[in-house]
Amino acid sequence: MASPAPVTPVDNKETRKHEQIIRAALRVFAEHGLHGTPVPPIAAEAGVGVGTLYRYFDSKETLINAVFRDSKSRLKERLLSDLDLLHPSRSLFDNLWARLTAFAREEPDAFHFLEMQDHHSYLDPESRHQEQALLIPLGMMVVIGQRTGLLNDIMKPDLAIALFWGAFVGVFKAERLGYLTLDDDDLKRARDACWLAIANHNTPHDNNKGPQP
Amino acid sequence: MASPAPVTPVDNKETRKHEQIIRAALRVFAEHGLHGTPVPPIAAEAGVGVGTLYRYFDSKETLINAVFRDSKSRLKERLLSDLDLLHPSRSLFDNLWARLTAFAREEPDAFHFLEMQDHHSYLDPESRHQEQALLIPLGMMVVIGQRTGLLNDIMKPDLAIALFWGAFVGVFKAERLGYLTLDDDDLKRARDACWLAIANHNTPHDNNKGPQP
DNA sequence: AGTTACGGAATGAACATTCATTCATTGCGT
DNA sequence: ACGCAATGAATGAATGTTCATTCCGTAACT
Repeated sequence: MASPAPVTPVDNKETRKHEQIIRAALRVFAEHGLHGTPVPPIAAEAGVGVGTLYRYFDSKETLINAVFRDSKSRLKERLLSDLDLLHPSRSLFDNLWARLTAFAREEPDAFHFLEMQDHHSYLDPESRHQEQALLIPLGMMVVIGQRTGLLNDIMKPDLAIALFWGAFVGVFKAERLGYLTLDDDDLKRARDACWLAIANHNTPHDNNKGPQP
Repeated sequence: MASPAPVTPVDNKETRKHEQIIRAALRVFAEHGLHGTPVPPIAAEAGVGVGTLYRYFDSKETLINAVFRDSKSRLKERLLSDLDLLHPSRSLFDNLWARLTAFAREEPDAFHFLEMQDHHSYLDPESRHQEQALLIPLGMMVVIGQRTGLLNDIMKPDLAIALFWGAFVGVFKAERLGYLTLDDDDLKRARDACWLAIANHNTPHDNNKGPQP
């Protein structure tokens, strides 16, 4: 083999165009919905011809799955990388909230796309597997948090996650639809309210309560 | 005018077919999404011909707005009728939660349809007005609750509503997608957790805490 | 008989996908 | 070094399909 084999991040022209189309598709999907966006506008947004798009993706459905996996893996990466989920604490919760907020703020299209409902009929098994890859670590964290007395263990872990995630999504959805504007303080207050919903209040425990302002 | 003028609930054959089509459309929309459902299947579900459907609704968009208004008004009716929002209390909150739960359980299609994102581009001013008709009373209730010391007043009312509503929707969405099964106890626990998120914890107040089991 | 409601085939527009062609790059014989 | 096939990427007009909407023959009612 004459060429030095690049292991993971192949960066030839093909790969770049592949990603370029995925990014463009994400923008258009986020704006007009899945059924709502024809393929040609995606190609136009990506700056390529329609035929070219079909060179890289077998079908619209394939493209949708690619966009989903791309967004979901970026969310997972930003949420979980370098994070010790096995030792839950209030500061870990704050950290997760901050990361989630950063994702929603810096990649609003991806955040919105992932919360759309209409892709669930398109998703293939691999994409569904990616859902689990994010949910399972979070579930483990909640289980440990409940065992250590940090979190209220009266709710089953999946319920606590659904509650918390739903609240977060609800807040940002309200902002996107114009019912609300959110500054940093609002987000902190929402975070603290969510913590109240899932934390354990029965017995005192030795976790720090975060720095005083 | 020879006919006895019926004031509100006109119940001739026309009105019944009108509602029949709306109900059918709701079922199909809830299953396949707005862009995702062609008009003919709606007519088939309603047991009428396509031409008949267009006799009653000018266009698919008109039909969507009719379905939206119908569902929204039923939600509003079930949530708010005979309820004294001006005197918030823990039991009022529980009452609201129970009504919301009943709606989600008994009219899952309507609940799901109203939470879909893709109708927002279709909605006409009248439909948008209906959104307000539900949100404004809830907002007032929160304002009063904050003034009386029942609710935490650190969050702006709209934020508290978005948080609470998002959590509720998130829980039922998780159930619909199969991530979760909810029994009555789960729902009570979720309700109590939501209450913790928005209630005032600083000073004791004289509201009852509900009956002990 | 006349009027109105109904249904579903017919219509034309919009769509996802294909394909014949153009264009750029590469490899090779000289 | 140069020209010239050959390869493969890129394109957007063309294709067949699906959709929203219309229209007209038939049935029901008055």
